[in-house]
Amino acid sequence: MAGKNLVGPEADALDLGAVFRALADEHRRSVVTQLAADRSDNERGCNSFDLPISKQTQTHHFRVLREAGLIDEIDYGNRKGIRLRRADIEKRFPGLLALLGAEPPGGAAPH
Amino acid sequence: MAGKNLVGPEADALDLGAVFRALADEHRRSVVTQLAADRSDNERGCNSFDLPISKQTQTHHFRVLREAGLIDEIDYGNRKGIRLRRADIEKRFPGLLALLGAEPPGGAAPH
DNA sequence: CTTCAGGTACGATTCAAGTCGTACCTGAAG
DNA sequence: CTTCAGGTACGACTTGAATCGTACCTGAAG
Repeated sequence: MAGKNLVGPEADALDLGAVFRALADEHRRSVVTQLAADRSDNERGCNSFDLPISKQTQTHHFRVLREAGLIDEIDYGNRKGIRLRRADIEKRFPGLLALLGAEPPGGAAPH
Repeated sequence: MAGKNLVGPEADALDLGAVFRALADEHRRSVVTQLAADRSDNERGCNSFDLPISKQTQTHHFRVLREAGLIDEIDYGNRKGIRLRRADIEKRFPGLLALLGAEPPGGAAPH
């Protein structure tokens, strides 16, 4: 069966503040960067991101990303799919996703 | 006399996380948006932004923007100048400043 | 010198966010 | 049915960020 698509904001309602807030966290930015790097935009399982945090925290981060309008979460009951809302993001904030690749791997300077 | 330029990070050391964190705050985003809207990039006094917050909090926000590498602060002792680091930002994160104008005045949807 | 406005330093407060522990739900496989 | 892994709900803890109050510094104008 298809799975229910948990709802986020409409494309026109994307808020730049919420988007920046979502992308300010390193773990969430890592997720979006990985999603943006795959131009085929395949749905991915949420275990495919190798996040060094607990399940509950991952649930939290994916929810923030969805509520910011950056991803769709597809609920299969005991499993969840993640898909980047590339078209909506590019329509509202063209060039934003390209910025995520501009960061050197491992961050800029050691803090 | 010239005034001392309070130091921020080098252009190559701009950190995307710090930039997103800086722009996540509505007051700081307002400052950068106003600066980005003026293509002449004139130095501005820090009272010219009409921020509805106290002096101390303004000092805090300008410091965050400077440490993120988004602005220069020029110290005249009892007065301070603000200048957008447009060239550095565009070099490192091309298109970022253009995104700030993409938000409808007053925010997207009433929360 | 004194006065005064612009700005900073430091501390306190308040609130949001990231994290995890415990318990529970969901669907698939035995 | 039971078992089990993936995921969520709720609460608690902790840290960081935004804000302001008080006090102090800086330079210009009397």
